[in-house]
Formats: sequence, structure tokens, C-alpha cells
Amino acid sequence: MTTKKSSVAKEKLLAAASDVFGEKGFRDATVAEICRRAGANIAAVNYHFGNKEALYRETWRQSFAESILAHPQDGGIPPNAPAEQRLRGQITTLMRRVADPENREFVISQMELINPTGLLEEVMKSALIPLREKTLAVVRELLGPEVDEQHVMHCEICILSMCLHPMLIQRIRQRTKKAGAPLLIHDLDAFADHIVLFALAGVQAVRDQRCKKTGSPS
Amino acid sequence: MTTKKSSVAKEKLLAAASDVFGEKGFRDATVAEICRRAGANIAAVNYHFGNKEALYRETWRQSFAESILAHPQDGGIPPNAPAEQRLRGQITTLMRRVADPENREFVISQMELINPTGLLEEVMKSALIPLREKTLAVVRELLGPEVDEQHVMHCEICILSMCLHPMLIQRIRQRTKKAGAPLLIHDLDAFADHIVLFALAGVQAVRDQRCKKTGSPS
Amino acid sequence: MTTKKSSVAKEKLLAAASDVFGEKGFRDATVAEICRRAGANIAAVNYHFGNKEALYRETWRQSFAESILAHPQDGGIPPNAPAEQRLRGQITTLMRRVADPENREFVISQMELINPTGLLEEVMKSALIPLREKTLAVVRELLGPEVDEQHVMHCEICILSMCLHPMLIQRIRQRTKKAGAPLLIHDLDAFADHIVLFALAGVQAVRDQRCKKTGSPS
Amino acid sequence: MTTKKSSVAKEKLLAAASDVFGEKGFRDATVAEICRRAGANIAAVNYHFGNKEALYRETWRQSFAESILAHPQDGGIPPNAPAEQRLRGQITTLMRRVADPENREFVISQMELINPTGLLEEVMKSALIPLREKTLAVVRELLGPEVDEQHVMHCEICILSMCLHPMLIQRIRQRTKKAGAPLLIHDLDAFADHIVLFALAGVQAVRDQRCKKTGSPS
DNA sequence: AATGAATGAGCCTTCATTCAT
DNA sequence: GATGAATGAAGGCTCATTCAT
Repeated sequence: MTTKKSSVAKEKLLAAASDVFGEKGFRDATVAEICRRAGANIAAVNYHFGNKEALYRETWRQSFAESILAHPQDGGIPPNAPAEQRLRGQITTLMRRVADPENREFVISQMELINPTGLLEEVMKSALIPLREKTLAVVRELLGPEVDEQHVMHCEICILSMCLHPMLIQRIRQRTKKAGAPLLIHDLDAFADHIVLFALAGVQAVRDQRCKKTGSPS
Repeated sequence: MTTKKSSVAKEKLLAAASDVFGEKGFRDATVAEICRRAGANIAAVNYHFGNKEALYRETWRQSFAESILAHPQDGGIPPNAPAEQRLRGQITTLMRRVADPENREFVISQMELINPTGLLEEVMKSALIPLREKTLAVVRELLGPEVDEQHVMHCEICILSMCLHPMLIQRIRQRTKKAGAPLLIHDLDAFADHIVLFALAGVQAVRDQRCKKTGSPS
Repeated sequence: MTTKKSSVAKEKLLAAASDVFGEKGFRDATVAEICRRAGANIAAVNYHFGNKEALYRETWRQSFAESILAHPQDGGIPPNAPAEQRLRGQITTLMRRVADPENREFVISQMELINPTGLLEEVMKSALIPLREKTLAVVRELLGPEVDEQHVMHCEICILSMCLHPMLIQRIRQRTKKAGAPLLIHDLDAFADHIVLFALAGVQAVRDQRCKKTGSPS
Repeated sequence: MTTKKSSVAKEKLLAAASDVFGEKGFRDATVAEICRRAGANIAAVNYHFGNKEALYRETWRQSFAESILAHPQDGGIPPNAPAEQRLRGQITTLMRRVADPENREFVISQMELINPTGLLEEVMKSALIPLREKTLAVVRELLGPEVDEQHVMHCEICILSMCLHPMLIQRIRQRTKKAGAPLLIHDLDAFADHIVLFALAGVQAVRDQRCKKTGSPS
């Protein structure tokens, strides 16, 4: 098919752009370096993508799509499994996805979070909200009907934070080759287990507290 | 008084620099804009601070110092209070500090984390490590002697993540004036309580699990 | 041909740079003026040469190479000719080379001598030492085995000085268009003959004096 | 007397200006550095001298005046001494003056020669021409009435060149602290003797040649 | 289809000079 | 008389983008 013409050069540019954007962010990355790493001409970015901004969007779109494909959302846990198990599946999947060295989209989205270019606003929202909805649903189930939506959101953001923030720090330490510094996370699965344990205990505590307040048995 | 002369212009520059660096990061911020916001000449930064990098360091240093003064480290909890209470004090203090609208140092350090300039490396390390040591100590105490250092670190990073990451998202939402979007955190104290609850439950769960494994009673 | 592509614009820049560096020296010359004289964009220097320093080095390198090609080192005197004749050849060649209006390298090297940028240090040393060695060899031969190396160096530097310093003054007078001032040197060949006469007489006098002192016949 | 008020600060500025202008030339020297070295305020130059250019002129004027005082023009040789001896006196004096570490005027004038600012044009001409006239007179006497003015000038410029150019190189080598490089001139008096020998022999050769051509006995 | 030479806007920085004190 | 804070013009350099081939 001719629509999928997209030359190999374009792919190389996207790969190089992932690397450079992931390392330096949108503005610190230069078109010249991306082209150089891709073995392409200085004009290649504008030729293939129109301008730097369009390349940035396309880079994120591709990284995100690849990441989704590589890490099926529920970690292989069937939807009828107990909620605890499904939460474990989601946490483990998320962490593996974020820890994947191929993953550029995580770093890019964190950069976009703290230093927004405004270029990915829409695309990020539409991509991330569905993911969070899944976790919200499981947490809501675990908390039971007595607990209000505010607490659901609090629990969810806490769980998400425990998954993302440590991995961010981890990636940065790896990047800066701090051989001397002891790695925070030696065993990813062990740390994932730790988060699951932490999360389930936390959720349970929230549930207990709410029930106590409302006087109804857990 | 014999303290630094530090003209009013210098202070204005630092204030403007806090804002601009906090909004755009080191590289996206321009000296011209900082000077314009400070009502100063384009050469004022170089006159007062030597160059942009030195201004950046000085901005962080001042923001950090002010923040420390405004938010005493232990939140007024005496050191001989029970560990649970001291943890609560630390979490509450950290969150208030981070939520403080005057606080620029939080955003700057998060930017530095994900997109490092290398300019604050030393100063950040020396400033942040002592803070984390305090939390590590409390967590270590809560976990008891049976639990190894790896778990102490895991718990600490999880607690820290629950404090920082949600606040980061919160700040960004406020900044981009998403009036439509429901704020994640309406009541800071309530959310702090939530984290404390979550954290204590998580730590307890880790302790229980370790004790079970080693066969010793909790 | 497979040689450097070296666009015409690059050549124009080098030509303009020769002129401007030769007139004003490294620091007083501005990239803007060089580009303007070359009919090029303000960014052309950085595009073609990287920066001002590299352009300066390249300018000197090219000027020196052209000058060497245009003025064969021994002035066509065969190496087995009498020493007097070889010295005459060297002096004449040097003066013609220095007097050549196309020669920029002479002025640049004199500027570098008195107000060094440190940019040409190595390349000048490696370029000039071999030239001086030739003259030292002839002078050593003329002085005979009785005369020590110190006198050889003294004679050589005196001869060199007589060649260079008057030409320097001459060039400057021409540059500043002192139509009124009588030119120092009307006839280059006559002045070269004068230096040869002066030099040979001086060398002979040194030789005689040394022989007298040591008591050995000349 | 109140006219000689010229504060000590002004003297310090002139001393610092001598050093800095002598090291870096007019443009590379900065007012800030001169003031710093003089222990003066940044505005001191403009306050005491009006602007940088006026300071430059005043610096040269003072250096020249001091140099003239320190090195009486004829080296103590009485005007009725034989011409050879007077030439020796002039050469020796000139070299001692130029070699004087306190002498800044020599380097400044050489810089002005090759990279003119146009600021000292008049003052240099009026200062240097009388000096050269003295030498021209002695050379004219030595060459005898048969020799035309062109040869007088040639001899004079050759003698001057032998005095100045080697000393220039010497000063530069000393400045750049080339401890490794063997100094060209170890013994100033020996080198001055060498130049005198060289010069007298050269002048005699020129005289002989002219007389031979015109057929008249020397 | 693809290149690379060329552009111009904008950035950080330097520095002689000014001005209020 | 003397200071030092402040200025504005100008310099070198970067970089996304364009254009002729």
C-alpha cells in the first residue's frame, strides 16, 4: 500500500527524535542533532514533518502507541479476577512499562508535565485519562460503596505517584551514570510487590476509617 | 547594618527570576524577560550576578533558604513524640511547604530532576539528602529492627512520592488555569491526612510481612 | 575533482577576513564587517567555519600557504651556489614575499607577535622555524667554524630584522595613504641589494673580529 | 602649587594603564581592569581623564616623557666625539631604553605601528622624528658627502631595525614566560656591541661601494 | 524526493560611559 | 571629590527554517 510509504529515513528521524527529546526536552533538543543522529540532512525534519513541533507531536504519538502495544494494559489479569489481583496487574504493568528502556514517552510526558510546551496537551489528556479510569475503577471497587469519590481519587493519585515518581528518579540516576550511587531499585518486581502491598494496605485503611466514621461495618 | 548591601534592584531581579525560571525552566527563561519583569535594564543580570547561570543558582539558593525558614522541618512535633506523630509532622510540613504558592524551589528542583542543567547538582544534593535522612530515620524506627534497609528505602521513596507527585500535578493545573477541571486536592490538610493514613498502613503492612517471613512476632 | 567543495561564498569570506584581520587584527575585526564585505549573511562565518577563531586560523593558514607557493623559498638559487649568493637569494625572496600586496600573513604574524591571541601559536612556530633555520645555516657557513652559535643567532636576527621591520613600516605608510610622506623604499630591489651589502659586510666584520680574538687567521 | 594637584589616584591609574595597555593594546585593555589594578572605582578613568582614549594618550605621553628622562639621548657621548663613537652611543642608549622593563612606550608604539588606533598619530610623529634625525645625521656623516640621501635613509632604517625588532621579540618571549625557549639575547651589551659592529661595517661597505661607482677615493 | 547552503531573529554577554548620590 | 549602580549599544553565536537545485 502506498499510504505506508513513510521512508526508512522518517523512521530513523523518529527514533533519533525520541532519544534526543527524551534526553533534553523539546527546546534543548536541536533539529541539527536529531538529524545528525539519524544520519539525515539538516533539512530532513522540516521536509518530512513540516517543523520541529510537528516532529515532537509525532514522536510522542509513536512512542505512546508502541508502548501501549508492548505492555497490554491489564498485565494479563482477566477482568473477572479479584480486584486485588487486578490492581496488582495494573501496577506491575505500569511499572514494567515505565521501566522499559525503550520507553521514551514516560520521560517526555513527565517533562511536558513540569515544563509544558502546550504541544501535547490534548493528545496527552486523551491518552492518559482512559488509563487512569481503569485504576480508578479498581480502587473504587476495593474501597466499597461507602467511600466517596474524593477518597477514590486520593487513593488513585497516591498509587500512581508511588509507581511513577520513584521510576523517574531511577531513570535519571541511570542516565547520569551514577555508578557510585546505590541504585534505588535493584529488583523491579520486588519493588512492584512492595507498592502493591503498600497500596492495598493503604486502601484498606481508608476503607476502614470511612466505615468507622459512618458507623457501618466494613 | 553590616549585612549585604543587596540593592532593591537585585531583589527585584531575584523575584522576577524565581517567577520566570519557575515557569519556564533555565533554558526557556530569557535574561531579557527577567530584566523586563524586574523593571531593569537588559544588562542588569550580568551586572548583579555575573551571568545567567549564577543568577539561576542564586535564585535556587534564596528560594530554598526562604522555604526552609518558612516551614520548620519537623512541623512543630517534638523529637520525643511517638514515631507515628513525627511522621505525620514531616508529611504535613513537606506538603505545606510544597503547596506554598511562594515556593519556587519545588518546581525548580523538579525541573532540575527531569531536565538537569547540571548547575544545581551539588547544591541540591547537599540540601535534599539531610531532609530525606529525617524521614528515613522515622520510617526505620516504625519498621522495627527486623526489616532490612532496602525496605526502609522503598517505604521512604513511596511516602515521598505520595507527597510530591500529586502536588506537582496540582501546581501545574493551577498554573494553566484549568478552572473547568476539578481540582485534585481541595483540602490540603485532608489530603495530608490521607497520605499519613496510607503511609502508616503501608509501613505496618511491610512490617507485618517481614515479621511473618522471619517467623518473629510483630 | 575530489578536493574540498569550498563554495565560492567560503572563498569570499576568507578573502574578506584576510582584509579585515589584516587591517584591524583579530579582536578589532568584527564578524559582521567580514560578512558584509563578503556580501554574506551575518551567520555565514559560523556556518562555514564554526566561529571567529576558526576563521582566523583558516585565514592565516591559507594566506601562509599561498604566500609560500608564490615565493619559492630560495629565490631560485641552487643549493650548491656560493653562500653569499644563497644569502642574497633568501633575502631577496623574503623581501619580495613580504612586499607582495597580496600578502596578508606578514601583517597578521606581526600583529600576533606584538599582541598575541594565542590562536596561532603552534601553527606559527611550526611555519616560521624552518624558514629561519635556512638562514641560520647560511650565516653559520659564512661565519666559519671559529664563530660560536651565539654570534650566528645575533647575525641572523639582525638580518631578519633589516628585512622585516622596514617593510612593516612601509606597508603601514602605504595603508594610511600618506601621499605626502616620502616613501621609505622606492625601489624594492635596490633596498634588497642594500640589505645584502649591509648583511655581508656585517657578517664579515663579525668573522674578522672573532678570528682576531682567537688569534687564528681568517 | 595647586596646578600639580593630580591626585595619587590619578598616578595609580596611569601606572595601571601603562601595564594593561602595554600588555593588551588599546582595545583589548578594559577600563574595568585598569581601574581594578589601580584599586580605583570603575568610574575613575572617566572621572580623571574623561574617557578611555584620553587616558591612552596621557599614558603614552607620560611613558614617553619618563623614558626620555631616564635615557639621555646621546648616551653621554659628547657631540664632538668621533662619529663612530656617537653612533655607538646612540645605539647603546636606544637599546638600553627599549630593554628597560619600565619602558611601556616602546611596546605601545610598536602596537600603534601595526594596529593603529589613530589616537597617537600626531604625538608619535612629533616625538620620534627628532630622535631619528640624530641618527640620520651621524650616518650621513659616516657615509661622507658622496653618498645620496636615499642611502642614508636605508642605512638608518636598517640600524634602527636591528635595534628594535630583536628587542621586540625578546620582550614578547619574556612576557610569555617561555622558560624553555633559550633567550635570544643573554647579554644586552654584547648584543649592542654586535649591532654597532654590524652597523659600522655595513655603513662602511655602502660608502665603499658608492665611492667605487663614482670613481672617487674614499 | 532530497539536499545543504544560506538566512535572520533572538540569545547571552561585554564594556565604555553616565548619573544620582 | 568620588563612588558604584545602572545603562545601551554592540558583539559573537545558536538554531529553526527556507530555497534553489
